[in-house]
Amino acid sequence: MNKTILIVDDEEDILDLMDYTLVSEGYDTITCIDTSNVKDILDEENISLILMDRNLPGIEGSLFIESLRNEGYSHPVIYITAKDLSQDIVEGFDRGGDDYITKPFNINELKARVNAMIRRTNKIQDVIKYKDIIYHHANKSFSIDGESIKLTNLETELLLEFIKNPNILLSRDVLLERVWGDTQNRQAKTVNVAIKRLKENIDPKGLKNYIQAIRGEGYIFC
Amino acid sequence: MNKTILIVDDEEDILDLMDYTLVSEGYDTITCIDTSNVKDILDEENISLILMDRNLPGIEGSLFIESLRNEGYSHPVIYITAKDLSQDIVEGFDRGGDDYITKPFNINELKARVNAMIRRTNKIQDVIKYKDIIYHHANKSFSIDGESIKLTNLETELLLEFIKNPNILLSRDVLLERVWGDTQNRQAKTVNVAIKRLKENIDPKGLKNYIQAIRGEGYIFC
DNA sequence: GAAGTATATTACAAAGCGATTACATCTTGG
DNA sequence: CCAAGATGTAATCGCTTTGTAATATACTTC
Repeated sequence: MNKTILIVDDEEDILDLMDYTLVSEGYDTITCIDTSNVKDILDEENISLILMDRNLPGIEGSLFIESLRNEGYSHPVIYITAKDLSQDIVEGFDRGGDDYITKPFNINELKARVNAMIRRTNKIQDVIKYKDIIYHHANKSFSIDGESIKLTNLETELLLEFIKNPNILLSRDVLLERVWGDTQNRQAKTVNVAIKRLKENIDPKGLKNYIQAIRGEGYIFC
Repeated sequence: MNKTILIVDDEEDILDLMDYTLVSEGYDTITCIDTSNVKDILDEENISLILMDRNLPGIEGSLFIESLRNEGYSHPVIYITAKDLSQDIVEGFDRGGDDYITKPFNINELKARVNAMIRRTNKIQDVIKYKDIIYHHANKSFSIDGESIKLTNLETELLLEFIKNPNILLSRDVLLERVWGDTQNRQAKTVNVAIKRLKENIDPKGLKNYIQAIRGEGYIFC
């Protein structure tokens, strides 16, 4: 499914230009000429990024972002604005923006910054790395120290959960929920056995100690 | 624990300026004048952000980032570079950067962009801090003076209760209630032993005197 | 400074928990 | 449809944790 970008600007030609540019980059867009409907849209649509002008009729753009942040909306925001003084820029970031593009902007830079923000915030990663363990999304396989290792489906899911959350304690319940998708029909002890089997495969000699048990709490990957 | 930023630039005055600026913002920094040690540092240190010059001796900065990305390193990257053509900027993003600041840069904009990137990419880790003792919510563990310490479950709960109530007298009954959840089937003396064991773990040499007994009343943490 | 009380320390036993093993059941690929 | 592999469950082992009791030390009051 395409990522949807919400564009807020009251200058119609610029709005059209951004709209056209991003659609041709493969995004879906929703455009607004003021902030009146923005919260409704954020509530109802799955918005991946907001492009926000600052000189808007009614509330100033960065102040609107600040109010969004205060209400708990955490969508990434890029300002697109003519306010180009360094103090304006600092102000924009302080109020909760994530990037800042000054008008007039170069169309290719806009594309690049939008793509970079989407890439980072949606974490479409074809490779995930932690220490000497690398996960290749293409073939759902892990390699350690360059050596490809063979894991079962369950073990792959389990290690993926760990590698995505290094140094974070994961309880048996959380693991059952996220890996097994089921806390009802499975016993917590099932996790013990699965982890033991995973350990055997990623570290047969028991040298590395990737996964540690925290007594009474769960497991931690580091 | 402070976030650590890795800065790579071969111009020493700019390196120093960035270093000074970010340290005074509360970050830890590691500086490099070329890319030769960068991968080792990324493997060994917990780096939250990379600031990367592009005109470096040896490999060009954005090409180096591209090689990092291909190997699975996903650290956020901000370029700080004199290459200010729009095609340069697009190229930098294409090769895996997340933001782009052109030299000469405004120091406040640097701070703002660094803060914004850290804010967005690093889930703020919950910690509770008192003097040199830090509790990390993510892995339910304590560290003292930067050293991580190993506690049992009961000891963790107990120290947590103290660290949440510094300088407040906690009676044995209160502790039994809050830590053990049980005032009926436990003797008050149980607390004595538990505290003795906790003290041994957080202050083996008995130098710090974190927890003091108040005769006939209970214990106080300060 | 002695008696009495409170806390610290030590020792030990019971309970709890994770690791391991064995086995049964379910899946998957040929 | 069978065989091999994957996965869940139950039983057992061994270590860690924790409560209790016994003993030693510290504090308080007279």
